Amino acid sequence: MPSPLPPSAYVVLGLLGQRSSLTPYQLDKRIRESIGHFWAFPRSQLYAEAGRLIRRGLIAEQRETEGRRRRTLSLTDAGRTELDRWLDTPSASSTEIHDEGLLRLFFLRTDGDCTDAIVSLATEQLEAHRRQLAHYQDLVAARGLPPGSPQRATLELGLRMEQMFIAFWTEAVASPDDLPGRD
Amino acid sequence: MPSPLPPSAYVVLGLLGQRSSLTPYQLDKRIRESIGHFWAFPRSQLYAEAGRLIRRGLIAEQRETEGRRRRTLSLTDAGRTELDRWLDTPSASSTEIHDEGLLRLFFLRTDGDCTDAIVSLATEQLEAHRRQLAHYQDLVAARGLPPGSPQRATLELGLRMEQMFIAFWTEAVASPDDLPGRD
DNA sequence: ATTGGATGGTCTGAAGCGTACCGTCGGTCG
DNA sequence: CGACCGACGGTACGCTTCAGACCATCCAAT
Repeated sequence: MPSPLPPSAYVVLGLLGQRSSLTPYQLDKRIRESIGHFWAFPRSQLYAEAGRLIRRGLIAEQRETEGRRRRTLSLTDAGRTELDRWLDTPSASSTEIHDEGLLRLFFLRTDGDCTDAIVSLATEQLEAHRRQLAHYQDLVAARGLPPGSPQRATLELGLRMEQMFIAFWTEAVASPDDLPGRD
Repeated sequence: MPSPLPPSAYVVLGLLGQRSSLTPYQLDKRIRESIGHFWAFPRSQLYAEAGRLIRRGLIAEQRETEGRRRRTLSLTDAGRTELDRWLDTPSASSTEIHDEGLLRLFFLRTDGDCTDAIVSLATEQLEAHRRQLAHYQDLVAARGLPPGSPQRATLELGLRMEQMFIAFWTEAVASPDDLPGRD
């Protein structure tokens, strides 16, 4: 392991670990339908990451020469080793939560009456998070994700996250002069 | 508003909106002690962002010519306008949650017994989140953040976030064969 | 036969981010 | 007093991240 790999590298390795061989396009699709909900990995990045991993010898590429010139990726032994190593190495970095609504709340002027502003922010955020919650619920219902699978659990965390945001903003709407956090 | 500004731009504008004039260094300090807990804005980025905002005419810089050559930043009228506009524009982007532990969970092989792996991941994550929770609690206690202020509310969301993660990983430790999400 | 959508890939420019590095200032301790 | 140390204040560089536009292929339905 030359230098610690960025998260997107492990996304590629991880997905290849699940099904032996995939094209970057398929990686993209799978990601958009799963972890992509909380952590965006743009398509172009996957192609770039694949290139880097090939150079490091962690994945192998088999490429069509004609037609669509598909790149089919698969783990090498070194890649499998690195993936396994990562999977049971305690993570160094802490959780990042990027939420623009939260940022706006933080910067709302506290002096005088920003009450209206807080109520309208909270109302808007509430609606957005309710929509997202409904979307996750649809996903759970639509796909036959086996209960207890990591994939299902990940989605479950998304559900909880949304429920938490909803609770937070609900309290903010209810008592804008006394925002969540009395104690 | 030429093109939509990135979040870091609003962080700079927002902080300057709170106290009329600050150096990038002071921005950095304030951020590290508040929103920096969930959303890292590295120091170098603040200097870069300040440069961009000056070029756009949203902030003004007054610079010492000798000694430490401090850059003192303040909002221009255009900057104040842009900040106010942003503060009551519904946010377009959705919440991003970057958590390496979650990523690892997602990629744990579901076949056979990954039970041990899940338990050790969950245990490790539990400890990390408990530590972070304790840290937030210290902050609330230490600082005299007025209850009901947006700053306090933001920290409160951090507390809830950690509590939610703790609940999630606790369940994972308790029943690794049946991860959170039975229903 | 055309057209349009799903598939598959590339490129570019800007922003994000870590980290190492360099200078200045104010104290304090020998 | 003066050397030093830690807080201040800023810069530079290199990589990663990311959005978006762009291009080409295949297939199926009209």
